[in-house]
Amino acid sequence: MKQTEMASGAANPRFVDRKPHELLWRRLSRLAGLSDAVLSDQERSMIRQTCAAPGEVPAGAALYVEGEPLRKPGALLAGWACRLRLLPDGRRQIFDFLLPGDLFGHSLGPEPFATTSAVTLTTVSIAGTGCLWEMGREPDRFPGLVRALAAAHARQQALLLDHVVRLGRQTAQERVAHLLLELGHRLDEIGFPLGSFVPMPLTQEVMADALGLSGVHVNRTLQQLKRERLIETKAASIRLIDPVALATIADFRLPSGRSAAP
Amino acid sequence: MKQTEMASGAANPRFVDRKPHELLWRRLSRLAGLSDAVLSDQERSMIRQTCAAPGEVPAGAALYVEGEPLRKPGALLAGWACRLRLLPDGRRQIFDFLLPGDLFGHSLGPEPFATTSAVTLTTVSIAGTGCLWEMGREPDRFPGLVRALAAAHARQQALLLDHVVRLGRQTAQERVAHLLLELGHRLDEIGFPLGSFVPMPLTQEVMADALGLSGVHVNRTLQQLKRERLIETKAASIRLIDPVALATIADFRLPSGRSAAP
DNA sequence: CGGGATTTTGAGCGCTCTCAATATATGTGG
DNA sequence: CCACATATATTGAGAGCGCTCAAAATCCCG
Repeated sequence: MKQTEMASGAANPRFVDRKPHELLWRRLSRLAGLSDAVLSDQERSMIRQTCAAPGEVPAGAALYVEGEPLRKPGALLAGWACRLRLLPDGRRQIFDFLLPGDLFGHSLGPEPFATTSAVTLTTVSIAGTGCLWEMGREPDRFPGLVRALAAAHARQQALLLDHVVRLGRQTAQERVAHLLLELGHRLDEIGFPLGSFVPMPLTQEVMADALGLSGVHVNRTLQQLKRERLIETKAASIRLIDPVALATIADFRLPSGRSAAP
Repeated sequence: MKQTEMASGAANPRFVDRKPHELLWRRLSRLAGLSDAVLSDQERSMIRQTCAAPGEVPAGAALYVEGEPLRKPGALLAGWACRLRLLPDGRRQIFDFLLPGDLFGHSLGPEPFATTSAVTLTTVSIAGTGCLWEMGREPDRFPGLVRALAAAHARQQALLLDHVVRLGRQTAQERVAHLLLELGHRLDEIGFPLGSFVPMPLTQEVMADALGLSGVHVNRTLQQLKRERLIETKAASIRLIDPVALATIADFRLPSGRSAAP
């Protein structure tokens, strides 16, 4: 599971990798609400402290394991990870990907047992967000942060629903296009413009385990998209040449504004 | 989308359909914690009031629609429903099923927009749970209820993860067996013993839209399971003859004790 | 008893898989 | 900086699982 490590630092993005806490603050701020009611100075200051001493984790390491109690909630400051489950016969299903700015290990309920495992796909820089989790218990003192945490949760839930549709009712080409668009838009949010070359450290095998396909078929599908001049790859990066055409193929809809609705 | 309506009232179950509020109370109580810290008398009394005037909804009706603001949170007291999404070309993906005792329309975050639609599969009896939702805002006054609501959310999340594995990495036979076991265990929790004939108002076409298969192939798969004497069907009901063998086929694991871990 | 929904059955097709074998990066140690 | 070892990507051939399209048989409800 070796991966390119500099993948998330390519192409001089707008603000990634400058100040780690700024990435997290922007993300949470956007999640808390696009209009008003943003994060307070106190909340912002806590976020900055949180990112003060990030930890490095090599590629292929487990952030947490299914069934274990959730020890430390955290946030990805750089690098990619994924949530997955292993079947006894070796099959593997990836639920979703964690990108810089994403939270992990934050349970809403009081029973902190992991329902999935999470594994790093590249070298990763993480911040412990135990303090944010504590603050999440006090909606009155930290309303903006609580909203942001809830929104982060809702966002992940919405992505999972899209994933179910991909797996259940889309063809291989649709699945690949849809996933690339999802990742493209999420990368756009953290400073890698849609339509330009952006980091893509996913192995074809990894994409296959996310999309319910074989690695071989992911390869052929990607080649077809290249032949149609819809995407372009270079090293561990990719460019979505025609996001509109891709969105038409994949019936992709922006996840913006969605919320949890059990 | 005609369905058998009496499906959920078959076979003299342990406590369903006697007193609707008892079903809901038992469910929430179990979710709040198997050991101690159960629901207070006040909370129980609120639940009883909630179920006082249940509403009837015919089969094939929408409980809520994707994209709309969530008006009324509710609880299913009798009958089945499902959450789903429609694709523009007519394809349909079912995310999960709502059984008696399940909640719907409860968003945790402050942005009440439905990310899915929900449709009744049978005639359904529902209780408005707006008051429970309000109480959920006050963890200090109603700790048991808040835990129950969070646990209900976590449970649904865990079921969705299982569903992703089914869709992404299991064969048709495994998917069908796994879904039948999931439903069998959920029905067991609400008074229909595992291993006996239990209501199963799902059309083969509906199962197909949940499992990412065609209706025809669900039919053939069910027939195979019958030939192998693993299941047995009668009217709108089913009996899991050999749950252990089914669990081996499907790699089914009990969802008990799981919690949300984003 | 009639009509629509659901289930069942058959035939043929095609998307995707498996199994290799080969080519190309990528990383490591000397 | 090169040679090797490993991981990843690519390509080909063949097979199989599940799909589509029909038609027939049942079931269910009024």
